[in-house]
Amino acid sequence: MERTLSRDLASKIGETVTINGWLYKKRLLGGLNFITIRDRSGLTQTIVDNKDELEKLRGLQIGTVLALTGTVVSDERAPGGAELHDVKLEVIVPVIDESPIEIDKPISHQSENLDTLFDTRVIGLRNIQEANIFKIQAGIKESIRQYLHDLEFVEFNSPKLLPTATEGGAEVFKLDYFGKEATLAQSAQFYKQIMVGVFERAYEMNPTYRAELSATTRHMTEFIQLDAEIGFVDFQELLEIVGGLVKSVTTSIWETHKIELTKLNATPVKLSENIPQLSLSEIHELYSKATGQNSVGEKDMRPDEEKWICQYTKKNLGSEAVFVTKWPADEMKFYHRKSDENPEIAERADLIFRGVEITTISMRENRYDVLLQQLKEIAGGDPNADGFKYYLQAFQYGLPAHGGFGMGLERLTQKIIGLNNVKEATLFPRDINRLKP
RNA sequence: GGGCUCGUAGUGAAGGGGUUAUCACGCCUCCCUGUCACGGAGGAGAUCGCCGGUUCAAAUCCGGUCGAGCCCGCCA
Repeated sequence: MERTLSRDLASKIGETVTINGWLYKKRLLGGLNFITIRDRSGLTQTIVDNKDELEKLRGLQIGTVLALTGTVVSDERAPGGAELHDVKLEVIVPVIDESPIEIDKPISHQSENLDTLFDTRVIGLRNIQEANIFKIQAGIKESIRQYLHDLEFVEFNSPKLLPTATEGGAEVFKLDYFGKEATLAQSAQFYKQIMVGVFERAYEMNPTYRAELSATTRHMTEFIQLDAEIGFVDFQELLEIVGGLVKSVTTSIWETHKIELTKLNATPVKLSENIPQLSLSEIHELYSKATGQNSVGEKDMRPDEEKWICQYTKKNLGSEAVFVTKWPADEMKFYHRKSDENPEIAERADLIFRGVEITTISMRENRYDVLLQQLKEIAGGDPNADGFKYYLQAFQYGLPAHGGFGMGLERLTQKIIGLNNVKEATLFPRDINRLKP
């Protein structure tokens, strides 16, 4: 018999249908037995009153794959207003081993229990709340693509196996590549700039690898990064595009995934018409004055400061996100562009959202000779090395003023939902201690 | 990498030198016709992370080790 999905049950009152899915919950009351089955569209409650049918489930555990055939009955006592009666039950894949984790109720996300959460991930993801996190994440990706597509960005995929080259900053993973040394891409930086020469506006969303010994709630060794790059822009236009992206995504995800977000106790995102821009030194002053801590003169923001400034802008400027601008040029990467007006400042901004840095934005140095000089002076790089040579060709043969940004997908998901640890927004997290499952 | 904290049935927790290690969920058996964190009765399941020390006696105290979490540095 043709398969019916859980969500379509209420529209088939009186019909005989078959639901295929996983055994989710047994509530056996004796003469009246509720069997809940899960499929991709949700849950269906069925009533098995025939003893022989019920006996087929003896010894079978949550996760057993079933086909349940019965009559759809309208009943306001049933979740969703409809349920299956007079059920015939067929066991398709029996499961006899007890589940390592209960999945019919929310799984503990206490930080002390995250290890169990991830160890049992294969099964735990079947929990509807867990799956909702990743439905939302998929919706966020879709929304990002929609926004960028509307602005005529073209999606590409760049290689993650690279010749050795350090762009400065993050540590890279090295690996043996048929006797040569290769590295795993720590960003799509060079390729997205190269693609400006091809598409003008280009982006990718792909895994990114960082060999940093960071053990925090916001770091992983592998994560998904949105890498976007835009030609023929100036710094303010770039910030408008990023601001528009965050506003568009946080708005549309609440339109498309309101049920999932509400069940996860997420709160709608509050952003002002234009996302506020505050300079790093302004923030240091505000923070130092308000908290008594002294961060004035520091070249980066403290994690606590990132949390504080978002509370400040939410309260005073009506925005849970803020652009941090005017970063010191002596801390910049070699491909960043210095401000024309003030060479002490790099044309860079970080977007802090709900207390965590989710994006770094910068204008790139597109003048070939200046870039060569910065490569040598800042990164100590050899322009003839394979890792830089081909990147530089893009400039040698003409790149316009351009800039771009990198945005961590898991951090964005984490903050939209309100999870404590970025790993909770990651299917199978990879960090300094975890390489499985 | 530095600092702090924590390892007790499958899961989540309580206990904190003394003879049978406590509770909840899950699992097994039975009862139950409107459950939806169903309810009730009974049962199985833990050499208290591992190694060593102190002690008449260690899950408990001490040392080491392994594992985990949080914070910092760094970043998405």
